[in-house]
Amino acid sequence: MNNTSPRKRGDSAKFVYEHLRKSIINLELAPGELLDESSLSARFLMSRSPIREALIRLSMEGLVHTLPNKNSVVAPLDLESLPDYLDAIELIQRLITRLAAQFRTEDDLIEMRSKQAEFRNALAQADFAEMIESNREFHMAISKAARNKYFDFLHSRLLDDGRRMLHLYFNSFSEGVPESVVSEHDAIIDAIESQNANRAETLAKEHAIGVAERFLNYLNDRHSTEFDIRVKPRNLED
Amino acid sequence: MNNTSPRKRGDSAKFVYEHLRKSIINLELAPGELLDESSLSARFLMSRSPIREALIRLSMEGLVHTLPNKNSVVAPLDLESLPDYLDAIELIQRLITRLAAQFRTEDDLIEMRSKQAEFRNALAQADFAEMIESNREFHMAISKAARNKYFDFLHSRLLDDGRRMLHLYFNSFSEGVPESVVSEHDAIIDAIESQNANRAETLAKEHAIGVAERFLNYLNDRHSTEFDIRVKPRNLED
DNA sequence: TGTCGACTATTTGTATACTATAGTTGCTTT
DNA sequence: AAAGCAACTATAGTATACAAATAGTCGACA
Repeated sequence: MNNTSPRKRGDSAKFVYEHLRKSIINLELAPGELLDESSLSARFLMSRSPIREALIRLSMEGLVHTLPNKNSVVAPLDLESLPDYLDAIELIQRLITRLAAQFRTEDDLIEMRSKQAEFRNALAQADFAEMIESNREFHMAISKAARNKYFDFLHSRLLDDGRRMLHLYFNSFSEGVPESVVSEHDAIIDAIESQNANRAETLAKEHAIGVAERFLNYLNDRHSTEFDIRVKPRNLED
Repeated sequence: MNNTSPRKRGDSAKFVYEHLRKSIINLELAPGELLDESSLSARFLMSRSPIREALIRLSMEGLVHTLPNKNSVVAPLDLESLPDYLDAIELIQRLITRLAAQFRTEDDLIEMRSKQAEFRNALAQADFAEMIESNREFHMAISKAARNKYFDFLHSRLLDDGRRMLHLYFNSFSEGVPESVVSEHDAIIDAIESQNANRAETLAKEHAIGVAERFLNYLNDRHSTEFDIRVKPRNLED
């Protein structure tokens, strides 16, 4: 992990930031795990300054929590706000998919299909890490096509926030991922291509709800009595 | 500005961060203004470390831009993304107002009316700074009543992002603020109180559009030929 | 006179040194 | 023996010292 030797000035902090960020998002660093500056400094073979900068940036993204005068910890998975999360991502995906259908260019479509191909490929090989990565990129491609930087920002943040839960989710189908996941993506692309905004939005909504339901079922199966899964009524008309 | 003498350890960086943040948002620091660590260090009577931490945090919020190996600058007003911004804030306010109508408690209503009273008061005294502050708190009170931390997060960020433009906007009515601004707020509160979600949403939409239009008119009046105000068609049905 | 280049100075990026705080351990006292 | 206090330890917050890179200036040469 310490084959770094950061040649260029200005890369140290960035390197640590990106490395830690990836590790946290991919659950390589467990939620709640302690991150103290001194040992990170030793692990990355650099002084505390760039480490500190990385931790500050991560804390601004909510990926690490920092106790005053104490060490930082990897942000715990916040199951309490799961209902909020599912509502938010459903709405934003519905929205950007509709907008994408209105504003998409040919290049946007090429990008979506490319990411979807990667996703399908990863699925065929049961490569979960790559599935998660290409799934994210597929959804971000839609977001890019929607051409609103604020919606894109929230979407990106939601995808990252939920990514650790998605790890659990994908791992839950260790014996075969439902074909519906990939076919739903295809249908969304088609609707966007044909610029059918209503259909695109409906499909995005159904996709989001489907993922959420499968995830909740997974939680129910494993921890059925451990917490209360409150699903608020879906909002913004019907 | 340097009456600081931060007694408690751990407060230096926080103090600088909050101070700069406030100054930037209130346009006391001009967009594009240079922020170099050394002079800030001198101004705040502390070393570069806490200054640097504050700048990093601000840059993660998009309030300062930082050029590699060069000094930082206060983020310029991004007029190019104004259409995106107006779309985003209209949608999010429409959304949270609807949700607030569904989920508001009595305490939420008390809070809204309180902030609205402050707003009305500030308006009567033509205290622009206080108008902007209480206007923000009024809208955040709605957001809190909507009970979704992700929507609340985006809303909060949008309000801060747009706050510098709002300064220009409010200053533009130096001779009398339209009564509609305050009466629209009242109508929204009433709709939320009566839990009429559709009406609340409609009023929120009209309010957002009204503010946007008045702001665009203000821009047109003052800089009519200086730049192209592209307003994309409003999205998400009708 | 204009352009290229080296030198200098300013400023950030990184390293290290110092300090205060909180948690811990062990001793003392009742 | 238990509880409380004190010294000790470890770690984050802050200050300072050093290195590298960029920008600006000055001068030489075409």
